[in-house]
Amino acid sequence: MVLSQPGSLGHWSGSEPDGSRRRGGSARSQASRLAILAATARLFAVNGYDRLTIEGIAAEARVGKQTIYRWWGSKSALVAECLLEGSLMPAAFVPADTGDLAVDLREWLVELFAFVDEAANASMTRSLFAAAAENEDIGRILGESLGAGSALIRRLRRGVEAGQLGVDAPLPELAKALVGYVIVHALERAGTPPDLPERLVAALLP
Amino acid sequence: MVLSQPGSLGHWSGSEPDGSRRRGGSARSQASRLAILAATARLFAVNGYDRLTIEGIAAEARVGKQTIYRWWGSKSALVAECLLEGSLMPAAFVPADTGDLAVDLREWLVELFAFVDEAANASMTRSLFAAAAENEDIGRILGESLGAGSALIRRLRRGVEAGQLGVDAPLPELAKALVGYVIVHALERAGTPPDLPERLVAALLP
Amino acid sequence: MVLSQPGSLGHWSGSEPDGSRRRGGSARSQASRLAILAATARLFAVNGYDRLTIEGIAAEARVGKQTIYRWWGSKSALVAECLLEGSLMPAAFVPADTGDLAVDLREWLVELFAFVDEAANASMTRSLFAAAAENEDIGRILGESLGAGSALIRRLRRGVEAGQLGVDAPLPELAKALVGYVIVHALERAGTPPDLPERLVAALLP
Amino acid sequence: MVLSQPGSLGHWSGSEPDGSRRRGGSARSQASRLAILAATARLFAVNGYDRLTIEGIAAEARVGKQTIYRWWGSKSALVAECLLEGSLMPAAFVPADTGDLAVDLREWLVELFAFVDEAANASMTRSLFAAAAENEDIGRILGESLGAGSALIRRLRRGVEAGQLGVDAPLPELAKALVGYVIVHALERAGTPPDLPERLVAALLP
DNA sequence: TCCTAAGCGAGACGGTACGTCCGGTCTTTGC
DNA sequence: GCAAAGACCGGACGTACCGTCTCGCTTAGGA
Repeated sequence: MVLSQPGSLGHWSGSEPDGSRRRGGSARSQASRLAILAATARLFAVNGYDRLTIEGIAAEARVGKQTIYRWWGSKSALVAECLLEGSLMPAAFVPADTGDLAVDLREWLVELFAFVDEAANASMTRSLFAAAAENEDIGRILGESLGAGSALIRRLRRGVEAGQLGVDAPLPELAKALVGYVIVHALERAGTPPDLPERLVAALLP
Repeated sequence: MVLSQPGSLGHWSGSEPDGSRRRGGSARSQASRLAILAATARLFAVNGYDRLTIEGIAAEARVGKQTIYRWWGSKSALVAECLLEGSLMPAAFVPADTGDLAVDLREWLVELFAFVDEAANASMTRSLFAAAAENEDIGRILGESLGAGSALIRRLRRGVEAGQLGVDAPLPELAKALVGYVIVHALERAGTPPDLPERLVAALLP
Repeated sequence: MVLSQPGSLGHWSGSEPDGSRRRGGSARSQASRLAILAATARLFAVNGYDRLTIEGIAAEARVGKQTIYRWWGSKSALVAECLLEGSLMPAAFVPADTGDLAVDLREWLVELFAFVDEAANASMTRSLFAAAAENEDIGRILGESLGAGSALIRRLRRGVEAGQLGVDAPLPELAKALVGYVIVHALERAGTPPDLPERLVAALLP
Repeated sequence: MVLSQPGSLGHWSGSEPDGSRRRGGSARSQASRLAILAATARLFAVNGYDRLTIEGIAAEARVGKQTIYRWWGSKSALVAECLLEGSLMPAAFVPADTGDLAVDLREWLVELFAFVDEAANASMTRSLFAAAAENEDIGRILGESLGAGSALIRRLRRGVEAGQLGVDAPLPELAKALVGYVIVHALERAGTPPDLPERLVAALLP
């Protein structure tokens, strides 16, 4: 499994969209921005989404609250940007391509389960689901990170090309079902039997 | 699809667990209890989980805050009980059994998608996911309501018996994948193409 | 000069105006009320009116901000009540009555000037004028405390009866002019020459 | 009563005190300065002293905040300069000299009371007292404007010369008492009976 | 018939966090 | 080098709820 580079989706340049600078005033402080994102990631990991507070972030980042409100409209926007930066979880779980689809999917699931099962990540992951439920962007980015968006589908498509999957297999549905399984699994807080990835692959890729 | 009776999981009797009565004092007020649950359901539907407040519920139910804290330990416990009572969504989506598994699953999915897609339910459903992420009980009850717990598995098992599914099909995994798909779908806030249930059944029940 | 008892204008009894108690809820906490007033008086004396903050008072009194907002609508209402309680300055400067009006007024002025000239009081007194400019109650109570309201007029009236002042002397105007002089004097931050009370009495009581 | 010319105390020339010009750079912008003073006067009249904000003034004057901070050290310095310019109230109330002191004083008081009683001025005047309590300059200028400083004393002195007042009358004390009366009167927010000026003159000029 | 214990409404209380406003400083750009 | 624009840290504002606590009823056994 290969993680795409954190920050590769970055979208902040310090300039106006057209590349010019505004008439007057200081430019946005990159230092403050990074401190805020780092504080958000740290406090999210420690306390979870609902105990995450703007005041706490501002204090941790040694920043005025207004500086947060100036650039992010809400707690969830802040979390969404952290997610994009890859500070909360690997920016994307991408299945490898060894040529054998079943093996690659199994390995991908093993990593995914390992991630969501690890105690340190588990409650944070669930918190992310809560955040996703409140904020569409977070939902989309989270789905993307877990692979449902495109990386997983691309791998499945290569499986079709290799004849390991029927040509008419509904790839997006398969991908969403896989990711959905992982989410339900994480919400259930049940452990992962070692053969689960195997069985799951068998169930969906007969 | 048949909905199980709301309240069939009810667990309140007005007496102590052993059937006796305490020495003195008033019994728990059934009227208050119902008013609280009704207020919770109404406010949850209107405002969602995170804007649901104990004070708001108490005011809406014309009840003292302490009466809520006396019987429920937290906001999420209250929501869990509402969910059990079926005040938030049908207490369970149960696939029918016409003998044709594919048809029954498709119809079950049609109803499920119809429910989560309807604007009035959509944000409330997502709020339930948020609540589930914070509270294990809600997660379990929600999963059960959506069918993953047992009703769906039972239907699948009868499909195996009828030879419509391989004898070694991993039923729990299939069930969780189906429910997971619905959850991801709801989080994505995307509409449902009419043929989606059909395609999904085809994808998972080849 | 005799000071009337601090608190003699007190107006809080812990009961409803009709002597009954409200239907439900705890009674107002006397301890919190006193702590708040004491904190206000202390911080006012130290920092002056404009640097007096509700948050500071709440912290000093170890009280929630809401407890202050529940009972007082504004910073100035709080200061007005402190003034009434006599925590900010003697609740009233009352001229003595030795039979000699000129002597009594002079002594009264000596004490008044001594009070407003003392460094510790001077800026607090000016702050009170600022507060009086914003809040009618404070203005009225302050005027009363300085004697203009009635105590001074009563003393002047006895002077009329003793033939030390013309029967048609406009007593309220004289009283207000005297108090007004003291206020302008305090605003000017100039010291008081020893013979000023004497000259002032001579100027107004010819 | 004659008003001295607004701006007659003006003290800004756009040049250094010695008449030279600084070495390089732009000169102070007269347009900005006037816009700031005008904005201050307008907002002061509308909102009063304590709701007057530097940011509000800057916005109203379409000026950067720094331009204000560069030239005035505080809100009260700004108000003091407005007062000097006569933008807040007539720069000085000066008693006329018809030869009859009692008449002139009465007329002067009539105008003063009329000014202070008018609703549009009343709260602004009180705000000025608040400002005076915080800032010595404002207190001095305000006292001067109201006449206590010198114009009133000069008129009284001519009364002495005309034999309408005893040669040993303590003029400064009388002047301050008169102005003090007006201030207490304004703080009390009570109306002015028509014969008040008459009675007041009678009380202080027997 | 009292006594007594609990349930209940009401709401005060000490707190925490909210989102906004403003103070005073600093930085950037343009004239 | 002044001025506009405005970002920045800090701190107070007044509000909303939290969860706990006390009140003064009411209610319903057991004595």
